[in-house]
Amino acid sequence: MVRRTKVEAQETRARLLDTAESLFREKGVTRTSLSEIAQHAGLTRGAIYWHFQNKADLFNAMCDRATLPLEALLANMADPDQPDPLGLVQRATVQALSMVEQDGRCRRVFEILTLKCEFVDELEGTVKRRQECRSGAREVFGQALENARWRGQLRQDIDVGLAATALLAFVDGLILDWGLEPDAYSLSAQAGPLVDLFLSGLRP
Amino acid sequence: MVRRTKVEAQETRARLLDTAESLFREKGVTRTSLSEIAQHAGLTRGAIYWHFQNKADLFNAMCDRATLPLEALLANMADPDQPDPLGLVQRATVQALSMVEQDGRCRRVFEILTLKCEFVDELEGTVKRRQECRSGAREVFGQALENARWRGQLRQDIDVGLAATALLAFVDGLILDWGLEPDAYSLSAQAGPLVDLFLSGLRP
DNA sequence: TTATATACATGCATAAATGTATGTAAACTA
DNA sequence: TAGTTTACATACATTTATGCATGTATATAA
Repeated sequence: MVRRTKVEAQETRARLLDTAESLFREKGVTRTSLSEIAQHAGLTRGAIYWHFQNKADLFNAMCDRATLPLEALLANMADPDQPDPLGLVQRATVQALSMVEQDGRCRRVFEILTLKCEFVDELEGTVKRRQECRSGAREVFGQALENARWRGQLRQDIDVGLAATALLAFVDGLILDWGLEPDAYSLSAQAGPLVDLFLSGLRP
Repeated sequence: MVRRTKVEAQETRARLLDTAESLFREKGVTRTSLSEIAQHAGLTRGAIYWHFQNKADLFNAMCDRATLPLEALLANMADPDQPDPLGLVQRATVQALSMVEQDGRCRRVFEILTLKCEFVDELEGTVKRRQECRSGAREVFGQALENARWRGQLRQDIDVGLAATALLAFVDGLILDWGLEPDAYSLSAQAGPLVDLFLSGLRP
């Protein structure tokens, strides 16, 4: 009916993103139409097309609001060249895993990315973001493990690159599996023991 | 134009499934129309609707043709009560991982399930199949590890349930990560060292 | 205070996919 | 060999989402 103030417009935008996040998670991205999103947000498609170019743009904006697990991990491992690299790996990994359970937005968006959307060309931005995330995590893991080996925290027979691949797969698998049945156990509670179990296999 | 013999009809059906598999992988399930599938198969939608009820039915049939990695693992671990349980786990896991790379159909269908489709109600059959797969794998891992512990193959301080969760996550993560960048390394070549690295952390 | 840009709502045109009904020629059957 | 069923092809009706064009009332700026 009326034009809103700039602050109200930002609220409208946020409400659209919230609604999209919720509906995408319930019904999948493709099976959720822009009309549905607008309707559930108490608006019309006009509002969506004002704030976003199209559905893909809305989708990417929704993803951009969330910190992905591996991004949090990367942030936590800013400096892999410290005296206790394995401890750093442990803390950073556990914190990233805990975030998956505790940060609702991360959890929902990650669930959408994992189960409720198709990785096609149109979503290029988000796809690239995840790829870079992953390669970044592998690299930082590699550096930390290299440093750990240098400092005698690692068994000498361990191939650092292999261990980095394994560690990343372990983290990815934990996030994936827990996301598939989040009620089976508390990830933030079990993250510590789980990561310790893995890392204990690397120590001398 | 003409009616085919029963054998030809089965070939038609297989060709439709092959084409669907290929197109789903290229463009995602939703963005592939039945017309496209029929056209690429040199047929019309009439053929599809003769052999399948609808798109979901075609999708499920396509999935049914493939052995999923965890299913292969389950088959390999038929009897977890044997003298060398950790060895069994090692061999079964490595073989399942190798299959992911070497069995083209498994690889393609798994890629579709992981990246190119949305897990919504309509695909109930396949969704359930994967869930049962996963819980079955966790259970068999648990039994094998229990047996391993009984036989002194495991460190006594290890929580068997936790280790089973970790092992399953590790396997899932390896499959997922390799699927995301299959050209980074050969999974069948690295599976042995990777699994050994993990299992070495469980041994006394 | 007026003009303009903003923040949407409304309406329409288009396209594309689906489901179904019907057509048809050959394979199979009695 | 005639009738029936099969294995599709063709045609149509319906739905539905999208993109854009346009309308409009108000916030904002000058």
